[in-house]
Amino acid sequence: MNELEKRQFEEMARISKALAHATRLYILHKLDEQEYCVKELTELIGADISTVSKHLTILKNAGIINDEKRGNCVYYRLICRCVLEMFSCMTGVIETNKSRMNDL
Amino acid sequence: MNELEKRQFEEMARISKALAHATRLYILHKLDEQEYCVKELTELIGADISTVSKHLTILKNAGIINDEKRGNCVYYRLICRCVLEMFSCMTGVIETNKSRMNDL
DNA sequence: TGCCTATTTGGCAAAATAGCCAAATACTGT
DNA sequence: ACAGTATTTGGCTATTTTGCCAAATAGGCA
Repeated sequence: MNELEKRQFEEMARISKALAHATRLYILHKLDEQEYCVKELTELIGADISTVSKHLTILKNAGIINDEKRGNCVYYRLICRCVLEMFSCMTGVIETNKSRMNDL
Repeated sequence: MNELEKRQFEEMARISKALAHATRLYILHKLDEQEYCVKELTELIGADISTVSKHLTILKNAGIINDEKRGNCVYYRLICRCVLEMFSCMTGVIETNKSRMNDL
């Protein structure tokens, strides 16, 4: 792994780390439907609002979502729906596993 | 997030957590070319062999790679190339970020 | 201004992850 | 059986991540 590769894979790891949490995947899933503010997501998730805010900050810093303040609220949105392709990739892995299980 | 959703997103998180490391992404990248044994990957990566072995175990437990013992060595292989679609997804996010940066 | 709601930040403790070393295990060839 | 190579496992410390609470910040409205 040379220096260039190292930088490239670390940059990709920044993205994949941001995705490495069930709550954050769920947030992306919801944001695919429509934008939501922190309060609304908090109710959907059922965790402390500060926890949700921190999850959102992680996704934002990874460049996956962005936010817009309107009045009292901060609304979050997907920047690029390409993240969601990863959902089908993950589902693909899971399904492959299940069918392998059945083969045993 | 109801119970079913919770289980689904936690299962996906199992996969995404396995990908959330530069070294493991690099391993997958190499395994896409050909199979490699632990020793060979260790040399490519430049870490302790026990560290590499543990990374491989994580990927294996996530159902992303499998192994085959031949003689003295254990060879690892991708189970399903669908993981690699995630590379292009991540690259997509990175590129989107870069062009957003340029727009500022 | 003062109060209310929404959000972020700081701080902390618990849990999870990473990476090394040393020891254990497994296979090869003598 | 023994020596040598490859791999995994156990144990340890250091680092990172998580999630809560409390406090700080910001906007809306009376």
